[in-house]
Amino acid sequence: MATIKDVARQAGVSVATVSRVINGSPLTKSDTADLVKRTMRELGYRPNAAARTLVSKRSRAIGVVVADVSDPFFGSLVKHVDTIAHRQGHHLLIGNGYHEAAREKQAIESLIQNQVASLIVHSKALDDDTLRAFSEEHGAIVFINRLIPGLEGRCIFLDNYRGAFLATEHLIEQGHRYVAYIGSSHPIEDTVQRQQGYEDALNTYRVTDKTHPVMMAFDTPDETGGERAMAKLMADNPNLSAVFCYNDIMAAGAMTALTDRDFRVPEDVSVVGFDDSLIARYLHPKLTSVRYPIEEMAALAAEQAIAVSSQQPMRDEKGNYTPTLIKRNSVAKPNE
Amino acid sequence: MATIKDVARQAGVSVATVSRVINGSPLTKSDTADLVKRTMRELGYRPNAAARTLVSKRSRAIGVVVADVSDPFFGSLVKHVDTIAHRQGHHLLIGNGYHEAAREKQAIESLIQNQVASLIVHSKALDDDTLRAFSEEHGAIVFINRLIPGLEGRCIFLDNYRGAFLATEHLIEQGHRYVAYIGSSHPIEDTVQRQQGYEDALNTYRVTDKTHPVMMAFDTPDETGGERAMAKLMADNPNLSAVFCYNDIMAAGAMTALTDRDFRVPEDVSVVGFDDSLIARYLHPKLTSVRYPIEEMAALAAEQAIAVSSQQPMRDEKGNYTPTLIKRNSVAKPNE
DNA sequence: CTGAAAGCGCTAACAT
DNA sequence: ATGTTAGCGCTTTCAG
Repeated sequence: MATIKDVARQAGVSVATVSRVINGSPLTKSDTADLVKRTMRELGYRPNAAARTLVSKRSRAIGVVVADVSDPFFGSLVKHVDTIAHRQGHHLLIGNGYHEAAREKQAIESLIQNQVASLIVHSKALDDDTLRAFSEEHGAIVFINRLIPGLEGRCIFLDNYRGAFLATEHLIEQGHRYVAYIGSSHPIEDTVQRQQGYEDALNTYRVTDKTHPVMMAFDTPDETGGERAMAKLMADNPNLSAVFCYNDIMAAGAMTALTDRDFRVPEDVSVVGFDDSLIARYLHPKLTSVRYPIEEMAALAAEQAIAVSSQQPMRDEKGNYTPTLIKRNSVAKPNE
Repeated sequence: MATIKDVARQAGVSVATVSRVINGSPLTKSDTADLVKRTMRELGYRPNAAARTLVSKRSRAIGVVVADVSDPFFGSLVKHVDTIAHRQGHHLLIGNGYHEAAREKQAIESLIQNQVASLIVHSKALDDDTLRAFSEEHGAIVFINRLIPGLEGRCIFLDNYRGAFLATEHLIEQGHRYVAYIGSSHPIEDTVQRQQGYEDALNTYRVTDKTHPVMMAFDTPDETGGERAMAKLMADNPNLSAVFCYNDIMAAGAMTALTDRDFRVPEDVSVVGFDDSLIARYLHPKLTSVRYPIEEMAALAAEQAIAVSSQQPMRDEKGNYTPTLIKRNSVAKPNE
C-alpha cells in the first residue's frame, strides 16, 4: 500500500501538503492540489484510517449494538442508521448481543476499543447502572428502545404502554369482552409495559361494568411460544374471542394454534400483533398490528449520535415515539 | 482514556511489559502479569485498536458488503459471518451496496481504507474485472454468491441452475405440463441461471414428447413484480397450472395475483419459490421453495476470509453449494 | 502557501 | 524476565 510519504515524494511536495489536500484544506494552491490528487490516483493511494484515527483522536465510525442482525426488526434499524451514517461520511461497526448481558457488554466494549466516534445501543439485558457507566465512559452513546433515568436526552424509545392500550381498546371497541394477552416470558421491561397497557385498557372499560376479565399467558417470544400460550389460553378460557400478542411472531404462533383447533381468524377469534413486522403482511389473514416506527427512531438515533460525537448542536428532539395501530384483516366483531 | 503509558507508570513497569501481558506473551512472570492486569482494570484501560492496527499492520476486523442488511437473507448472512468472526476474536464492519455498482464499489473501498483484515463481498452490480482488481489489492477477499473466473478459490456460490431444475422437475413430476417461470428483470446472472435450469428441466421432459411449453414473464424481484408477472402469465396462458418463481417474494406476489382472480393455490395453480426465506413459512399456503443454504455459505466465507488474512492454511473446501427443495403446501397435482 | 518536526498509542526488535 | 527505542501513517502546530 502506498503511504502518504510515497505520494509526497512522487509529487515532490511535503507530507503536510498531501495531508492538506486529503482533508480539503483551503490553504493549498489549486495547482499543487491537483498535482497531488493526480499522484494519489496514480499510486492508488488510500489514507490509512487507523493512522488518522490514532493521531486525530476521532474516527468516522459509528458502532451499533443490536440483539441479532438477522432479525428483520434489527436489520431495519441497522439499515436506517447506515443511511444517515453514510450521508455523513461515517461507516458502521456492528455487534450482536443476543439478549445476553455478557454478550451485550462485550459488544459495547469491543466497539469502544475500536474507537467508534459514537454508539447506538439496543440493550435489554444490561441494567441501568452498567449502561450509565458506559455512557459516562464514552460520551456519545445513544440508547434506543429504552429509557434510562438520568439519561433521558440520550434515549429514544417507544411508548409500549400506549401501543398495547391502543390494540386492546380497538378490540374492545369491536365489541370483544373476552380479550386475552399473550406476553413474553423474557424479563424485559417491554413485556410489562405492554401488559400494563392491556390491563389498563380493560380496566378503563370496566369501570362501569365488570365484564372484561384479564386473561394472560406468557411464553418465549417466538412462534412456538405463541402457539403454546394460545393453546393454554384456549384450554382455560372457552369464551375468549380476541387476543393481543406481545409481537407478530407470537401472533403467528397463536394463529397456528387457533387454526389447528378449527377456529377461524378473525371470525371466531380476533388477533392483534405488535411491531408491524415484515411477516404481518404475509400471514393469513393479514395481521392487524401495532406499528413500531423503528425506521424513524433509528434515523434519529444516528443523527443524534453523530451530532454528539462531533459536538454539533443537537436538535433537541424528544426521544419518545408514539405507536399507531395498523388495521388489517385479523380483527372482526365477535360472534353472536 | 488511560493509555499503555499510564498503566506502565502506575504499575511501575515498562510499556513493553504491559504490551506483553496485553498480548498474552508467555515470557512475563506471572506476578508482574497479575500486577499489570490489576492495574489495567483499576484504570479502566482499553487498548487502542487504531494504534494496534497501525503498528502491527493487521486489524481484527472483517468487512462485509451486502446489498441491504434489512433484507432477512442478508441479515442471516451477516449474522453467520459474525458468529464465526466473534469466535475468532474478530468484529464486523458492514457496508450496503443496494445493488448499485457505485455504492458497492464505495463500500468496498471504504472497508479497505478502514484496514479490515479480510473482506466478504456480495456483489452483483460490479463486473468481474473490478472485483478481480480489488482482490489483487486486498488479498483476503472472499466473494459470496458469485463465481469469478480466475478466482474460483475465493468464491462461494450456489448452483442456481440446479435449484431451478429441481423445482421445475418437481412440478413436472407432479404431473404439470404447463409450468411457467417468473424471473427477475434485474440483469444479474442468477436470473439467467435459474431460467436456464427451468428451461432445461422442461426440455429434458419433452425430448420424447413436445408437451411442455416454455412460458416466462419478467419483472422487478419484489412482491408487486411477482404480482404483475403472474397477471401477465395468466392472461397469456389460460391453461397454465404451475409457476416457478425467481424468489419467495415474487412467489408471494404471484399468489396474491392468483387469489385475487379466484384461483386457489395449490388446487388450481401450484407455486414454487426460491431462497426458502422467512416468509415462505408464513405464506398461505406455506410455500414450497428451493433452499439457499446461506448460513453454511456465510460461515464458510468467514472462515476462509479469516484464514486467508492470517495466512493460516485454508481448508480446501469447494465453494460450490447445492440447493435442495423444501416441500410445503403450495404444490399439488394438476386438476382433471 | 508550504515544509519540518513532534507526536498519537502501540508493537517488536534489540539490549540487558 | 524486563526495559529502551524506533517507528507504523498520519495530523497539526510552528516557522518560514
